[in-house]
Amino acid sequence: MGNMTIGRLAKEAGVNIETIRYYERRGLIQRPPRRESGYRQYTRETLARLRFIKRAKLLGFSLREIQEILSLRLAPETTCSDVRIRVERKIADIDERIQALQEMKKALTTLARQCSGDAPAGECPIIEALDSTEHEYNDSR
Amino acid sequence: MGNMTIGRLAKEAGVNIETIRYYERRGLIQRPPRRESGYRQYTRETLARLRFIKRAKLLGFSLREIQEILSLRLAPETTCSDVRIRVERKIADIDERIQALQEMKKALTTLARQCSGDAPAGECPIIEALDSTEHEYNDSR
DNA sequence: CTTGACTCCGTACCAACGTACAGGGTTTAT
DNA sequence: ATAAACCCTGTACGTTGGTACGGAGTCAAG
Repeated sequence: MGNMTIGRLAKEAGVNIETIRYYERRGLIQRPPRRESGYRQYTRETLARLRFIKRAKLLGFSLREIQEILSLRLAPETTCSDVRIRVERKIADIDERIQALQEMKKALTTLARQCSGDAPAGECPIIEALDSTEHEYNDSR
Repeated sequence: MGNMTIGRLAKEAGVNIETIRYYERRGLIQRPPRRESGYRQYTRETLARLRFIKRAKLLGFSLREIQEILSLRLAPETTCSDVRIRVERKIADIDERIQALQEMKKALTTLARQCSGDAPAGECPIIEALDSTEHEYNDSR
């Protein structure tokens, strides 16, 4: 169980084989030792790392950010707060995106309310609103 | 003012020249008539369309979706509700994204709270939370 | 020993939305 | 008339996160 081929590892981690090789190329996982034949030999350490990556991705981190976080723990100088800073930055990031989406939603909702649904598309108030030169709805940014 | 070169149009619309040609390739704007020299000749109609596209993009529509909406008004059969359906679909879409982001945020906030900031990164509870879930995958094969 | 499943490498391709050349020709201002 | 500024086409590049393919070698089971 300590020794896995790439196919086994992929299955365990629930990712594609190609993804593993891609992560290797990107430096997210180390190059594993090889057999005589050239086959990659993995241990569960790599499995743990793949799961780490998967979770971090679910939390909204990009591969680059994950790479940064992973390298943080190799540097003995870094403290937990170095990590926390990144997490907080990401939270702020997410907040901004939520904000932008909420503004979009508001504008769209306003548009949708103006539309009875009966008019031919040529006179659709939605289309007319998008057409008009004035910025009557919130499109800051 | 009815006649514009591509450069002028780009300036008026606040987009890149290349973007206009790209939209032409994608079919978002029609191929304009040309001068003898081959130069594209635009009218304000195209300017209005570029502004339409810009606004729709700000509201979260993809170019493909914008293309769909634009072609809707050419079909005389379509009514306003065909347009509204798209707007409502987009609202639902945005809602989902907001939802996902809020879940991310919640998880990250929980993580950040667990972190004093003093520990070395090697013992960071954030990293540990992402990392060690060895218990989750007891070998079942 | 043969067959099928697995792995190797390198490269190309996907979506989405453009941007940036290169190597020409044209228009405009001085 | 000449130079600056503009436009043309076609193609390649950039991002992010992978996926797919081709042609070859390797491993395990029957």
